[in-house]
Amino acid sequence: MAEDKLPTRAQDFSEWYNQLVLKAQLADYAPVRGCMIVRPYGWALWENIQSALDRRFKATGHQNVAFPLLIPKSFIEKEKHHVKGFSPELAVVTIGGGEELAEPLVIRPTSETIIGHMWSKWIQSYRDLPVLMNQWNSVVRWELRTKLFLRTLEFYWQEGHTAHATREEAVEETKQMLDVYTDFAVNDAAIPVIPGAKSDAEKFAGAEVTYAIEALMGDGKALQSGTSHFLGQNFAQAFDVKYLDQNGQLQYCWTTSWGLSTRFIGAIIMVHGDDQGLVMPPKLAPTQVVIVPIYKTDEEKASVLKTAKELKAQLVKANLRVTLDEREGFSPGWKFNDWEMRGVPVRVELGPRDVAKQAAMLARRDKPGREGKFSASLADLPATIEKLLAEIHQSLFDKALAFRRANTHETLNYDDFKKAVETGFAFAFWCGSGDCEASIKEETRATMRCIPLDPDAVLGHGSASGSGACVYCGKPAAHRAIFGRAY
RNA sequence: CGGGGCGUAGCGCAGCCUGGUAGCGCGCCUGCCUUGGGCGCAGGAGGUCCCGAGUUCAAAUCUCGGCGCCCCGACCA
Repeated sequence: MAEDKLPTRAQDFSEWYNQLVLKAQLADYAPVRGCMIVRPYGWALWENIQSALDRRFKATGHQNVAFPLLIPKSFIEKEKHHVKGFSPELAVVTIGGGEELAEPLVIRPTSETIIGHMWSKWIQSYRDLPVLMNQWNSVVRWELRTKLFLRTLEFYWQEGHTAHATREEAVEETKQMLDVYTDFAVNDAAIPVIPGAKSDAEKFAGAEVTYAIEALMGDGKALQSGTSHFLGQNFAQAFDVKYLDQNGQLQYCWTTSWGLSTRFIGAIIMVHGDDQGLVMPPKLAPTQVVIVPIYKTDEEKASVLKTAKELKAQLVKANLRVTLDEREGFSPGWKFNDWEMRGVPVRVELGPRDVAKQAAMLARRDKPGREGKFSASLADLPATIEKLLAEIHQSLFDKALAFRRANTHETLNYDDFKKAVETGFAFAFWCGSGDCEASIKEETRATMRCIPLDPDAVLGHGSASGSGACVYCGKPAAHRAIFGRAY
């Protein structure tokens, strides 16, 4: 239920976020520290994210699979970077059926190892390749500091895993899936992202190259919203994943993995949300249209509800996700606020006056108050609403992109850089050295978010120059990189 | 793991210092009234005061021990 008002984002962004997640009933705290219960409204959003991604995965030839939750501990230890990266955050099972286990099992933090193990059995010939798999599951990483959706001990995600005959093909796959994530973020979630490569310090434990989509949240902090890894032959060698090529030569496979998690829900909240609450991107919104009936007398109620039900049927037929709010005992005004807090893109207000003239009042969530309200005739409401949803999607994206650009500064010296990361992204030349990166992190709390694949798209206009000096050490720069404080 | 805060009705909190009938707001239930931007009135239900031990005639309150959660920091493909 909606009760008191939220703190504003300006007052306390973190508290705004926490309260919103609880009040909008997206999720709740579990009895175990750091764990999250995803409630129906949050899960419905996740299901829409899943289907938007899943159809893209299928369209690019991937098949879904299910690998087990428990992995022999020794598997994790086979790839040296992987074990180093993950061992501090593993949950380990040492007792089963009341007996101490001969070999401890870990709860998967990700499935590269067990998949590699099985691939070594399944893959023998170049004819078996490529292998293109994905699984929807949850994983566990024992994080110290948690926050609903953004970082929890257990989280839901998809992990794609592929094996290829050549380096080129695997690199191609890695980039293709990064494109899939970008396309999803932009076209379904209305979130502008910067696709780019991670530094060695920030990449996945065991990857040769990690790519990510980075988004800027409403408080100026960065959120890595999806990742795609080129794993080289690291896991293939560790798990002996080999195939016989056309020339009868035994070769190691080249593998990739890529994932996007319920963390993305955090991005949706923090990119689009406002002081009234959530703002759902229309294509992912669990409810796209809410109908709020208004009446005083029983006769009015009967006639309004009859029309409302017909209207709902009409909208459902047009493939819209519709909720008719028939709850008794709540005033229309209360319902308006409630659905606004939950971020429903379009509200239809239907009262006796509207029924009389075969019309309804429409209100769009992205334009608060009178400005976003107008009357539309019932006859062509499905078409009107479909058009409106498309407009809302576009305006959410435009607004988010404008915000990101306004808070992304091309910085040529360290003073400007320090100022820029206070409020958003700094776009700066970087020599590529891990020492500079570490010093920057130490001094500014900002990390290297990514080296954009398309640097010119970052600012949306031509930038100062194509080459320059490292913003920290002044040596000739190898890269132009995005820095920011991150979640 | 360091620093801070907190644990009392479903939620948010007061009471604790100075021991003596467990309270307020919201929510919930019933009825009436209202409903086009978070209505109102009346009545009602709901408590192992985080757990354990101690002091005391008497503990939510004092003492000791434990557990848990939140925030900040460290840490975090």
